[in-house]
Amino acid sequence: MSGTAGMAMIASLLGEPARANMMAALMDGRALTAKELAYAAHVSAPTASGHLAQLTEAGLVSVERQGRHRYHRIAAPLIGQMVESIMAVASAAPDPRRLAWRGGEALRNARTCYDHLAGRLGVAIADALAARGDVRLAEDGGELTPSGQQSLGALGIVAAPRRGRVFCRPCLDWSERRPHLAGTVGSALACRCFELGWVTRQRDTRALAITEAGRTGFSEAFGVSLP
Amino acid sequence: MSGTAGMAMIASLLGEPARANMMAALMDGRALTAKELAYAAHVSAPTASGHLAQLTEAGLVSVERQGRHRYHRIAAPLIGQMVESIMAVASAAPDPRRLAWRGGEALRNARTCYDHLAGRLGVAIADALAARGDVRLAEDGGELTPSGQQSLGALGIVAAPRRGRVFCRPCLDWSERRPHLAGTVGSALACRCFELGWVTRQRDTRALAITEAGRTGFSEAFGVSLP
DNA sequence: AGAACGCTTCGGCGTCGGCCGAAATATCCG
DNA sequence: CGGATATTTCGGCCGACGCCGAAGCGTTCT
Repeated sequence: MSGTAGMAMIASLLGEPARANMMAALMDGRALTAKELAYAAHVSAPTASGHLAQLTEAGLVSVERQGRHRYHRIAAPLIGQMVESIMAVASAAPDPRRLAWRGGEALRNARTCYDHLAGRLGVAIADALAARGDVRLAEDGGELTPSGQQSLGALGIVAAPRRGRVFCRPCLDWSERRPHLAGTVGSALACRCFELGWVTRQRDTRALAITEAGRTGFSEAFGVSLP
Repeated sequence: MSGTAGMAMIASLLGEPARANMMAALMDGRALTAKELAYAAHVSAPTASGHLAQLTEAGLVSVERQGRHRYHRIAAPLIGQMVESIMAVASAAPDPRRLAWRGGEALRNARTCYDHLAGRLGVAIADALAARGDVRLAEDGGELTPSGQQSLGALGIVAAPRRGRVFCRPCLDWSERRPHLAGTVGSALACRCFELGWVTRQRDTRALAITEAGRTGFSEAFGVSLP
């Protein structure tokens, strides 16, 4: 088997709409049950089970048994980055159909990307942090400045470097086509926003709802105002 | 069409061994004819033509007519990065079959990756440059230091920042599992190595042969010695 | 224990898409 | 203008794979 055969195998797993839906649903970093994934992929439970077996065997998702539930999650950050890179290409592709979306507006506004904030909200926050010198984001890397540590610390965000995870990096937002904040810092920021009740998850979608508190909070903390 | 459908479409294109082979063959940044790609993919010319039409329509490859030849190349760096990220996952996947390779040894030793050097050679050079402080490579970005500019300049390498291209970044090597040098700097370095005759391309593969001059040159310039 | 629930396996159906050879176009060369 | 080469189109074959319902297995709840 040559290297390209491995590539084809991985890509073909993601090349099936049902499996692509599942991976996309897992991109927010949560662990989901087979049934939830079946629903997300619009297929029956048996079909989903078969797909999950394939994804698991290939090492793209890992499962964790808890009683009669089986929780599935993306197996490694590298996998998430791959999915993200494919989405970036897909959204940039000259396919006219991509313009017509079901529920795309909510997703474009605010959503999770693996475990950080994306969409207009994510990009706006990244812009705000960059503008005031709290982070420096290049196309290919980033860093959290001392002033940024202070600013985020004031919000109760402690981003400690972790082994095996990039600390601070840009992630190309597939809807906005501009970077938002990823890595440990992005994850900690998103996590804190959930804690503060600024954003809440919604059923069956990665779209996020910005709460009243969130509107106030994002405006005061970052000068960001979104619907 | 939701975002995931776009992902599935792109991924399914790469999920077919023939097309994956073609994309992999194009990963060295060269432009190849349909016939060459047919050979690389081990399919007949008609089959290759069909695949190329799909890849082109999806915007993954761009074609350039020159007389009776049609040169195909990867349409954008973003595409190359996507392919690279899939390869990285594929090579990390727990698939026992990946261990048995046809001609893998040569590829592992030295090859091109899009338009820069990869494999043991690429990683060793990146290590050497990093060790002497010529470049700084983080997991998520990199920079060329003044001393690096001088070192590379002495070899006749002028890496000028270019719009729309990352200047200096690490690229996860899918065989070594460690970063090699990419971006404008990596490209200029590879280009100069070809000019100096230190490495030569080989037919029908992305593997590179290190010449006698190359052995001397790499050893003197970077302290790197490879077969 | 019995029922409910989550998940997987099995069997069969249907379709999608890759593959090739032959023939049709297009382009270059002499 | 022929002949050679590169590439595409066409037609038909066939295997691979996704999909579902029904049934089987294991866990939890009452």
